Amino acid sequence: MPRMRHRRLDCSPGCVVEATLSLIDGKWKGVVLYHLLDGTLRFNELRRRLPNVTQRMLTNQLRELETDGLIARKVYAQVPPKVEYSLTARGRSLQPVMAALKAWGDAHIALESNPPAVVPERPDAPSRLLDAARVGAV
Amino acid sequence: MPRMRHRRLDCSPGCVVEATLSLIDGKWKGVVLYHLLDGTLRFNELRRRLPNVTQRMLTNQLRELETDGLIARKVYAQVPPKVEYSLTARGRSLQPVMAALKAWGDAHIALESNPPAVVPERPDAPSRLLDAARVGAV
DNA sequence: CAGTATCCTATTAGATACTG
DNA sequence: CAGTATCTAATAGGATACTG
Repeated sequence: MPRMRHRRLDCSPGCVVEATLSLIDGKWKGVVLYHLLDGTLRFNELRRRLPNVTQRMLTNQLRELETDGLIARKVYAQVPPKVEYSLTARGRSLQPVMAALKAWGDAHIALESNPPAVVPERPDAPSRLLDAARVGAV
Repeated sequence: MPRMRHRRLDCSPGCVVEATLSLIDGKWKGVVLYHLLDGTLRFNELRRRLPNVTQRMLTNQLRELETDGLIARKVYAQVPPKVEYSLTARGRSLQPVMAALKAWGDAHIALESNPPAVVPERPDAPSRLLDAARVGAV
């Protein structure tokens, strides 16, 4: 596994919490991991699900997640290129953490600005409609 | 409750995860919350438990946590001043999140660099010696 | 004791343009 | 399609000095 890159450690017992956080902070990693919990996604599929992230940022975040051993990057040697991202076992093991974060958010965050009309939540509920509606297809 | 200040939202379902993360990111909040789970602490007690945080940063982080309604700040009108920080109900409700983060870290992070030789952990163990050594008494 | 105030640096993130 | 490269703006974080 490549060089891990978590935050400078403190290190009291709470340090472990910090170190774990450092792997999933950075503005987009949480969402990326969250979406990959649904399954493998290609670069632009991810992009479509994160309408506000720039290409550069998404690439960066993916690279860091990869460095941290949380996601796997599979490149298909073909034209046009195809790159798939998926969780590693280590990445999937974060599922309880993500679940805890999501549960807390659902219970405690008003989501005042953005109406939660979205909430597909079920893994089998295809949110493709959303995507289509938002980007007007590709 | 004062103006909430979480990260700019996205907002897909994973957004809730992001929003929750945004409340506990920022390099020291995790540890602060973690320590406050043990009970109320005064400003300098917290400082002693976070040997690497600057006064300014600790103040900032505490203010943000307060703004987000996660901790309460109680000022005693006396000289010398005394300020106590404790978790609010909302803050305590983060306990499962912290637990999940800690559990993951314990299971997956080597803690390669820093030996956990420190671990005073017990609230009654005075680490005053540390302070004395560092600042040459007050 | 528990902060503020300043100043300064480093890290993050965004926009935009280009490419194998 | 899935990126790089470059440049710049914003933010986070640190050092130091001062204060009610």
